[in-house]
Amino acid sequence: MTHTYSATAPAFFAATLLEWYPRHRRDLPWRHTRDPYAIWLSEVILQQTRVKQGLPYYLAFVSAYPTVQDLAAAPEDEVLRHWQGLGYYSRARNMHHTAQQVVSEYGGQFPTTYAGLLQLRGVGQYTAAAIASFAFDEQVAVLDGNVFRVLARVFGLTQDIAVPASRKVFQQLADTLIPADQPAEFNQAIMEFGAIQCTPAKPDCLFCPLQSQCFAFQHGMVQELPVKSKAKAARTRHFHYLVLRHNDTLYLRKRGPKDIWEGLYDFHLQETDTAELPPVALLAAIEALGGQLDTSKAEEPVLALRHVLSHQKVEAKFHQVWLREPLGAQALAAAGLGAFSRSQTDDLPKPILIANYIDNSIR
DNA sequence: AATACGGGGCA
DNA sequence: TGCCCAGTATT
Repeated sequence: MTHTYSATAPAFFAATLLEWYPRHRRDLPWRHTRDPYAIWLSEVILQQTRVKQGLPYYLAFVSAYPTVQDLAAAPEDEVLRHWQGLGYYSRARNMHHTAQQVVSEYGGQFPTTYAGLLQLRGVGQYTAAAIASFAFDEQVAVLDGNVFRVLARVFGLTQDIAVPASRKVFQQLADTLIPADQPAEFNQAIMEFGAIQCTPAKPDCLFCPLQSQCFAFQHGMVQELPVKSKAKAARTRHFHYLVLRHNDTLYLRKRGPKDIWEGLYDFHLQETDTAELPPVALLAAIEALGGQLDTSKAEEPVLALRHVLSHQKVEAKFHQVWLREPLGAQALAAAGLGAFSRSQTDDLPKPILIANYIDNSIR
């Protein structure tokens, strides 16, 4: 036997959260609607994203695309441009795909059940449970980072939350806790409680209504729970961007699948294993594109920028080069490059690294 | 069962 | 720096 304690009664747990929630809830726009479209939008945006960061994006999307038909009809580049800076761009591409599917195959109506919602691309267990409960009052418990933390602490669950198999234990517990008469309120309450009371670093245990019932607090394990194993270290990649210019023209390409930033635009890229690029490589690349250096222009300094992602560190060097003549259509097609005026690049969806570079170094 | 996939905020 | 965030899809 590891420990002896009387588990917090489900009814007490739910009642406490439901009493706490209306007194502490933040006023957020998606809490004023039962429109599954708006709720879906907010939930996809908020995946792995703090409310503070996601809120302006939610407002922008609702404004640009008031209905699922509007979103479905939008070009992908435009959707990605609205998403720029939010990260995990597959969310935006999946969202766009799902909007088109809802319009073409579901008659513009979202599925109304957890199981039905789960069929949609980009909608996993968390999001399906959120929409099913918030929009349709289905009794299905959400499990997000907040819920994992609250349950681990209050009930003393020591399973590693980074391991997928642990989910089962948390889900079973959550399913016993969620009340049949107020599933939406309960789901909102437990997440909000995790977000502002039972926070990761410095939870407000002193004024916590569950304090007397909380396993972690009673056993001095608040800092130890939840148990979460560490992620693998990020690998480093070396990017050499060739920033080709001619008059007001810039050449960019749309990034493909199986790598970071799919669907976003960046420059002609050479990737190397080490930080250094053989000096001739640059000239060779320009020549391969049929380009000629404009020797009357001063050489631009190489700018180095570092960009950190969750699984990669990108060390990027930007080599800016002026051309004597514009690049030919054939060479552009072969290299997957497109010609854009400086102002046109504003409308292209770009990784933050590239957007920052253009803002600061291209005038 | 692991791993990839962004970017920002905070101590 | 390291950790976390209203996770999901792919391998």
